[in-house]
Amino acid sequence: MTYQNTQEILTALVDPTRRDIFESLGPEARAVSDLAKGRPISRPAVSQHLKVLEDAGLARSERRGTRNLYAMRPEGLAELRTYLDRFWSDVLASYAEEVSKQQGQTHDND
Amino acid sequence: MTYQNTQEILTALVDPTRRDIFESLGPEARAVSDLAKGRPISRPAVSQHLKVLEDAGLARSERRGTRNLYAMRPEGLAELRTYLDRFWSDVLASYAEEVSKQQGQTHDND
DNA sequence: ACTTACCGTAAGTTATGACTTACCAAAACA
DNA sequence: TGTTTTGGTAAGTCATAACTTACGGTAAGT
Repeated sequence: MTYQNTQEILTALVDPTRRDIFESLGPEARAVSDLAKGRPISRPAVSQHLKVLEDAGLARSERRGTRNLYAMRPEGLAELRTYLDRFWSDVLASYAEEVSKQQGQTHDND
Repeated sequence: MTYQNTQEILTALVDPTRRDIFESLGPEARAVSDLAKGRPISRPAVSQHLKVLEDAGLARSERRGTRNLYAMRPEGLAELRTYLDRFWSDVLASYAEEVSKQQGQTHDND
């Protein structure tokens, strides 16, 4: 299981329905039917979304009897956060460098 | 222009090709043809990707003659970062509360 | 003026993923 | 035992989005 893949995390979060399900998860595990209740989609659809979330590392499941309980796994967001931070530091530093380099000048390539 | 929408940012970043284009942008603006060079897709495809990135607030463009120059806009990542941070603080705090509530029990994460 | 370079957009194709219903397996309960 | 509850999976439908080629429009070069 290759946990913590940026592509998988983004794919998991980009769908509004699935993101909503993710947001509705908490530290206490909840059953699939419970999570499906009150939603405009079927229980199998919710089940499919939960599988995607789990594969992405954003949720974990524990079976209790016939029930399958899902909980949020916020640590799963770590890699995406790191990905974003890379640009914050990288590019903002690069920006500062560029600005000081370009002071009073215009340059173009070709 | 409704800048800074989480859905748009996620949509913009989830496509690997578009994310790669985003990552190839820097503080110095580059022309579309230049960005398309060396990629396995056509120039119009790159142009379409850049439009999505710009609409999401992740890139900015400036015209110079017939050329359209694109640069990264890292500030555009702010809202997504805030979105993620919400879960870090929210849920981790909630976790701490749960943990202290469940003290004396066995917990097995990771 | 003609030609070239650069780029956005329209239209059409195709792959993918988000749903549905139907089905099956396993555990709880009578 | 039979029945109910719970939930994963298979199969099929449908919408969308990532590409392609074709085209038009504008600025620069000759």
